[in-house]
Amino acid sequence: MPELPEVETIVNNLRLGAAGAPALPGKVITGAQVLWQRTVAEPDAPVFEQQITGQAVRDIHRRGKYLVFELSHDVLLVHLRMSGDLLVGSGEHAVTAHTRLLLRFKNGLHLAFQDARKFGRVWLTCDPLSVLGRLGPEPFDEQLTAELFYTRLQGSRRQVKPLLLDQSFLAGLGNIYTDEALHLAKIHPQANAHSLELRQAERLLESIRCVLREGIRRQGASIDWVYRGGDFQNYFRVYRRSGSPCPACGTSVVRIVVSQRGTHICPRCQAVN
DNA sequence: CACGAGACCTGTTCGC
DNA sequence: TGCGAACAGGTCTCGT
Repeated sequence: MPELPEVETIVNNLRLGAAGAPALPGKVITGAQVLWQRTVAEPDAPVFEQQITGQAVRDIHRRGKYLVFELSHDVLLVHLRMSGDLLVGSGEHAVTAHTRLLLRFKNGLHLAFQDARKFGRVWLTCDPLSVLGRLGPEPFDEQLTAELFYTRLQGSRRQVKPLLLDQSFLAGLGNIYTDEALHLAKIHPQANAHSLELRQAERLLESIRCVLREGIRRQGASIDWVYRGGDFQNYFRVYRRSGSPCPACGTSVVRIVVSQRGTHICPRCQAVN
């Protein structure tokens, strides 16, 4: 479920503390409990529980859609996939119906990995690149110039939407922000990547950065039954707005399917090439 | 190489 | 009201 802005928001809250919860950096993990074995991709759950206990959280940051916890000896990587969330709490009732992993700290403080659909995964490793190594550039990386982005688009024969969703092409976009960015750039999701001109590539990169910045500023989107405070869902241009008017031209937004993902476009602004 | 289908999972919403 | 189908913010693997 979460894309770059939602992950960024969660990281910021865990790093700095939010809503009465303390910041995690500096705290020592006093115990761990794996409630759904497959949530832990590596190592085996019993080893994970034993190995993470006693390690302090040094810092937390984001790479693509991964949360990266720098611990005393290892790195904890968390990918929330479709329905995952990380919640800090204290006292009783730490484990609920959807808790898949629980990390305990002193004084009853805990970090719960909640994940209704069980797609989320965590890794405890001393070699984070073994997991993160294939990720493409960060969208806000200054090294990623419009010219370079254009060249990378030229290098693919794929449709532009599935290419943007490919984390090895660009790290962090998901279904929402891809639809929003393509609409803002006025590019059809099924346009061939290599057919885009330099000006379109420039506009697409700008649009990607624009919608991601907007998402971060609004603390992400909260849709379906997952709510974490963000309100970007109230500002979607096209995502899940079929039948509503395009904010740019008033034409009805249409839902199509592109590489098996629901896709929302304005048929007028995003004409097929 | 690129694409489609299926798998992994559970919960909500939609249509009859 | 009830029930099955469709759908959901992601990614991996397999077959063509």
